Amino acid sequence: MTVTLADVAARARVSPATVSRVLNGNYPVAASTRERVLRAVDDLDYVLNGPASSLAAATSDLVGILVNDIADPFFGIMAGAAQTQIGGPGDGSGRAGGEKLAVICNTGGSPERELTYLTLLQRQRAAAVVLTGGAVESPAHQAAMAAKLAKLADAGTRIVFCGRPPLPEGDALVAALAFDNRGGGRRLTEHLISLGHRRIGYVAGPPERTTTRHRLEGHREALRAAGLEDFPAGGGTAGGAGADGDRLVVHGPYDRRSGYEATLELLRRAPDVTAIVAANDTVALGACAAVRDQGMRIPQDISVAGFDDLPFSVDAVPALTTVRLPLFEAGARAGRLAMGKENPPPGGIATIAAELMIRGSTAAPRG
Amino acid sequence: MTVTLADVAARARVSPATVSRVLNGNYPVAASTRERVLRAVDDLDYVLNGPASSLAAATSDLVGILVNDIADPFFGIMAGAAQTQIGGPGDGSGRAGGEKLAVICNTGGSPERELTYLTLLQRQRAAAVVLTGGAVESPAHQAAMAAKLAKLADAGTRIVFCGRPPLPEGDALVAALAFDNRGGGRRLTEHLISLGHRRIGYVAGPPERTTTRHRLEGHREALRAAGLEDFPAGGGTAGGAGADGDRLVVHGPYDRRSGYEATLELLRRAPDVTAIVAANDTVALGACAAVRDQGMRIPQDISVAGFDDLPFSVDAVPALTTVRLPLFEAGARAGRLAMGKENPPPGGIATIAAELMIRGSTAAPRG
DNA sequence: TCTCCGATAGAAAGCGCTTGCTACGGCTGT
DNA sequence: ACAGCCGTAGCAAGCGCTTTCTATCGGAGA
Repeated sequence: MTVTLADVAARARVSPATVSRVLNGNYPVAASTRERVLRAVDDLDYVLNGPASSLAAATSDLVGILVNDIADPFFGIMAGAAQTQIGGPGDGSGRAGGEKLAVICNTGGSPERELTYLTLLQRQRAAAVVLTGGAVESPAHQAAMAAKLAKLADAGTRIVFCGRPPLPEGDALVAALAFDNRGGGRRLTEHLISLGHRRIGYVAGPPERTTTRHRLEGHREALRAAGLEDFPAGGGTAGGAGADGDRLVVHGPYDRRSGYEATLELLRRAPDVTAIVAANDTVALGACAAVRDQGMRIPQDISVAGFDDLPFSVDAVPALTTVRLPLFEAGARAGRLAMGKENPPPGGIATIAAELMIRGSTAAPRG
Repeated sequence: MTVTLADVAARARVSPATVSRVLNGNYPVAASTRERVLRAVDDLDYVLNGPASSLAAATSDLVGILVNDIADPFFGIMAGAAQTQIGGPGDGSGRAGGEKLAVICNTGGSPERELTYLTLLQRQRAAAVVLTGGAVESPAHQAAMAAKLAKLADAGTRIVFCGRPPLPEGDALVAALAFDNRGGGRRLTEHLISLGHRRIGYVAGPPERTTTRHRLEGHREALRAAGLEDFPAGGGTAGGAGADGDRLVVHGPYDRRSGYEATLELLRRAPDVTAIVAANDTVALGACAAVRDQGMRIPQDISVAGFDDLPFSVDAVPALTTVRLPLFEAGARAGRLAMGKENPPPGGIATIAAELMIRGSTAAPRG
């Protein structure tokens, strides 16, 4: 019923081995033979059996891309960019070669699903895996991830981190592209401080994520440098769990609603804040809505800033001051690394710069 | 080196067949044996070899989700929703059963890539394929798609359309969930007309896409019903190619930039337009920017409307009047259909209603 | 007590492809 | 004219799993 290699071989009057070699193109085959085989493939409308091929060759052409939330353009942009360097044709060669299947796996931010997808990918003998976005910092999960990744790595799967810090014990088994979240966060808050803001609210992401912690650390660095720390207790770098002494920081998920509610909470706790920094642009949009619903104007009454510089941020009114992350470029580079088209950065890890984008949503506080 | 079924069997002192049966759980195995096997699996950290399994069983646990542009939340939301119904655990069962690998494939809107991905999926013997978003209307491509899908279908792959009209020759081999783009477009324009607008510009998507055509047709229906058609030549339903007689319609890609530029063009062509309808919300954002850059206010000087009701639309200033499509619900339903968890709608096709969302970006034209 | 049957477990035959090794011509070198 | 090679093609042995068919064991029914 279904056409197999043997059928093609028969029609082309060659052995199956020859057909296989024509299709994989890594063995000398006479031009005339090749042509005959190719015609047979066409005539029969033959499609290679992937599982059989992967089984025999002990590798597959699957590349997995793990994302926290595919409905969020932050991940969509990176994943799409990575896929341009991996998937199907369009990357030059028509037939053989780069025909990998890039697959995007949506973990929903759940550590368990992350692990499950990794197992599924391991099961498929994936050629590479790209992990995007921040990681969860629970030691148990980190250990499980390290173990899983080590296993994948020595099964020959290439591992690339994109916008994610390398694992603590991260041996040289991965290439990592990390965003400078800390630096970006610092510069953003410095900007606000230089504008004259002294009471700055912060709507943070979920406390257990590296991204949240790094951005928040940058914010605090800037505050500290300006002598503006307002949180009493020790805390410091450690958990980043927003010790309750820190009244100007509210944690929540990376979504609009959290931005809205956290901002209301912030305004209640400290009606004198003159600026609000959001964990990312989506959260910032929610913050803007809350500020407006309270009858205040942006930026005259209160400044608002975001992070990421997603496409819609420039269209907010007023346009959002934010920190630009080169998501597309990073994703594409991660894709290339996954394909082995590009050499890993020295030391296996590269930090990607974040650029401050000053726009209309921030201004000096009312005198 | 890598652990195989046989290793597990040896350790559990049973035959490979038994291990396989325990893992697949569709054959009676004594509880004590099962437990012994499971322990061995654990001890050895065994991971099934997917390709081998798929080869032997002639099916795989891959489900493909094709999208036009994963960086666009329109697709991200649907794909993510579908994946919740398909991927990994979290859907109840811990171990066996629904452990499918949902993979998202980004076609970039290119017909060739769409076909290539389908071939790749066919090669992997995918269990199901979900196609989202509008299709390209070229007859050649339609035919190629129909042929490919037919082949997939009789290889046992389940096919689901989501937000995509069924193929012309679409036999009962697919379940289709189609958005009521025409109806939504019609109601949106009716709303504008009822507000008093008479000169309405339209920034359409790429002419060759079904989505573009349907939305535009809805728009024209409304105009016609109100006696406002302004395009001279016949045209009508056919190509939808924006016959050049139609000066109030400009086509372009579904992105912000196109919205910006097309709006400028529209304003140049017809400075007296009082409203602009965009192909979708992203385009609408660009349109808003253009309107503002021309020194006009929304909605006082000109009304703007979008389509889709993406999450950021409510946060635009003023909030965008648009047509809400239940993307998440549709995606989830498509996922369920792909998994065979839900019965296909009668006739294989269901039309999903679009709801008009009237917000601040539209108002009566200045008297 | 003997036969028959249900419940389990094992043996073994592939699934369709890749690839190391062998085989076969025709050339080149001497 | 003969040995030795290079360039090609074929053989056959798996890759790790699923599944059909068969074997075995312990009762239940007669």
